[in-house]
Amino acid sequence: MKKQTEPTPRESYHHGDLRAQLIEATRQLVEEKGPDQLSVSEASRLAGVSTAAPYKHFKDKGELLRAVAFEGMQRQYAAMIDAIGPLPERSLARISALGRVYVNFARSEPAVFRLMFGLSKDHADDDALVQKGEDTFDLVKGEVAACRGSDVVEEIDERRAFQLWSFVHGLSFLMIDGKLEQMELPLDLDAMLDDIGRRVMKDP
Amino acid sequence: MKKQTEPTPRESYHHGDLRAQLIEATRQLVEEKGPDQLSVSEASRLAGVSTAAPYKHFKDKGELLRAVAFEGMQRQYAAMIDAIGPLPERSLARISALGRVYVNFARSEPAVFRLMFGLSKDHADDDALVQKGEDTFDLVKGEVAACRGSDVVEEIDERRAFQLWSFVHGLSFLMIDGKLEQMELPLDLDAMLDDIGRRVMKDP
DNA sequence: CTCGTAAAGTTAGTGCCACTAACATATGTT
DNA sequence: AACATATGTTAGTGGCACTAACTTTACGAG
Repeated sequence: MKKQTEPTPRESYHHGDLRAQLIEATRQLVEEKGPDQLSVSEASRLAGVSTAAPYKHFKDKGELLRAVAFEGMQRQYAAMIDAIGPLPERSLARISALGRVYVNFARSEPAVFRLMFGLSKDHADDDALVQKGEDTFDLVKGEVAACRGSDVVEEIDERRAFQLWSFVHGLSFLMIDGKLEQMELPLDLDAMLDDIGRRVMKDP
Repeated sequence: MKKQTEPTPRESYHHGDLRAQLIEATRQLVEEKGPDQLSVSEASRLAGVSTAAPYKHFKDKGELLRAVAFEGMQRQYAAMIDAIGPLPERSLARISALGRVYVNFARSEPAVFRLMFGLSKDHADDDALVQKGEDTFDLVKGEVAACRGSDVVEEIDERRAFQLWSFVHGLSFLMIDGKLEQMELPLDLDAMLDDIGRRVMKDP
């Protein structure tokens, strides 16, 4: 349980936790109306402060959005750790579990997921963001190598991990863009993730 | 050779081909500065008309952007047709060629590619856009079925086509987001596309 | 040919937004 | 207790999306 960020209008001049609350307000709004429809002003109103207040915490709108993205990546990473915890080590099940978390995150928070990838090109300049991304990919690479029975990540593991990543990444986007419904494909997600995991991890 | 859309300031009051020229101007600007940085005003200036002129041709900014997306999808579809033309029918080579076109399009016009997928949720309401998307997917499904030696598309073909699509879609996004460079993965794109094609199309 | 209508431009204006500057209040260090 | 600093405020500025009302041109019917 983390400290509740309360949407309550404050009674004191100072806010106490505006930064976190702005991120939360922005997260909600972005999820409601899409990243391009979000206005900093509206986030301010939701947090109960003046429209200029955010700029004491964030250089500009982009930095605020990147903070939301970062927080999303943290949650995604944590969810991955949680998911593989109870599963047997060095098993394919761990691989598909990681994929499932990835896709489910995208589906439950599509707008934040979009934010996490490439909306502003400044993403690449944000060290924290890049680092969290690498952490996640390292996790996958490690599991892929483990699945092969190795403790060190070789080039083949990197290639496989990247293929898996590409796949779930694309799958996530197609799903949140509604392409699945459009194409009228009935899809068993779990089966598909297992199938792909097997195919990519197979030796020849 | 199509008629050159000339950026020339016109001498007549009427423009003649403003709609097409606005799309082209927007395409350029979007590619230069990113979809979120684009302003209709700037596109107007580039096309040499007043800032209100676009609204005679497009209901709003979103419709203009969707027109750019549509035009991108047309070019992508055409490139696919061109690519498989000379290749032997019913061959895996055609499958990887389709993937190569997909990824190369994303790399050569990343912003338009982004526009083609999910920036505004109104995409799903745009019939022309949806239709073009289905055409492209039908093309892939047809090739997948042909590769299996069948003239009719079965469920397995749909599943395989969707897996391939997910893969190249994700790969495209990861590449244009610079994740490849970040991860310092040296990558032979052609080899990877062939590899994936083989793995997904394999029987068991 | 010409006359009327509609298509396709224009200018002028509205309201929202991102961001800044100058000022106000709390916090916490010495 | 006093000052520096962090964190708020109000009051702008300029840009943008979009609209309304007007103007010019193209075009079809008689």
